[in-house]
Amino acid sequence: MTTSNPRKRSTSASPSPSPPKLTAADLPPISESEAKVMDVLWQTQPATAEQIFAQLQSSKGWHVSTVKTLLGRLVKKNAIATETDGRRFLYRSLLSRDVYVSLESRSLLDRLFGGKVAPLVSHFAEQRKLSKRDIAELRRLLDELDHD
Amino acid sequence: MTTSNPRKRSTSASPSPSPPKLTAADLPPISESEAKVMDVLWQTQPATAEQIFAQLQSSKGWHVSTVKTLLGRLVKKNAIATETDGRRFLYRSLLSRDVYVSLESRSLLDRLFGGKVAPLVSHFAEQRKLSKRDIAELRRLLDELDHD
DNA sequence: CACGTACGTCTACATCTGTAAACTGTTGCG
DNA sequence: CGCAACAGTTTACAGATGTAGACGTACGTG
Repeated sequence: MTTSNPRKRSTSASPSPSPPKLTAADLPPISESEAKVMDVLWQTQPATAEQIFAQLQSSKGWHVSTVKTLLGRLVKKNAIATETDGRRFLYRSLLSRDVYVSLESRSLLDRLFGGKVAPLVSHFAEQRKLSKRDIAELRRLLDELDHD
Repeated sequence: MTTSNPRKRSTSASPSPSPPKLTAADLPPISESEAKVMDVLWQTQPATAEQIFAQLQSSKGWHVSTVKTLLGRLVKKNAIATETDGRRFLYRSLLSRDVYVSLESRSLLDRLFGGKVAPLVSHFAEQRKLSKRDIAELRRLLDELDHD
């Protein structure tokens, strides 16, 4: 590694007093499959592996083991936490969907649109992926923003 | 594979007569590093490995071999093609940046915003990632769209 | 109290990614 | 004409990912 390197791990201890629900900005990347698990969790906050499995079983056809592995990896990545509920675990997300979405969106924006939102929207416009309702919605949004 | 499975490979021979510049919609996924190579290519269409390397060397600090490997993989993935230029190769992209951007954007949109653009923009708005210029730009865009 | 059962963990394994060294064939130069 | 330089191809290898079976352990039950 000579010059620059993305996805670096900042091992330095941040002296800031933020111990609670880590809003982590650079935690290990969540893979796509893992994200699917997070999706379930985000919908049904504390959930048992069984419940999560049920969801993914029907939507993705995954085996129980698969789900458990993913849960394990997510725990290791600090994206979710477990609280004991008798004999089983209750999984709860530490990484909020909002933060995740932000990270992913920001990443795409930076990688493909020079970090600017307008070009992104422009792109969708060119692709004719914007319906009239989309346009109306967007205009409403912009108006709202002006009121701030 | 029981139920659904994204990213499937359509090995079936398509009887359609589209041999030129494949606008391929489901070619093997391009990795992030590979995308960096594509970036260079998209800027400087036909380029030698040496030229590409030069770019990536300064921006990413990669070794020549690394770049060559990436080029090789991209060729294998049919994302780029080579045309012989004397002793060396000239690499040219088959996958256009536009198509790539579309695929990536669409993917994000579907994965995180239910396929709707408005929520995406809304998200950026909430994150206060929209500058006044962004907003103005967007409004201009919307106006343009109305004129169609 | 022995056991099956339920649930989490460990192990497995093929493929993909990031990175790069080793190898090979070709060609220009001395 | 032989060899160094060059450019593409192979091989390498660790870590991530997708997927899942094997294993270990605690617990309720007969």
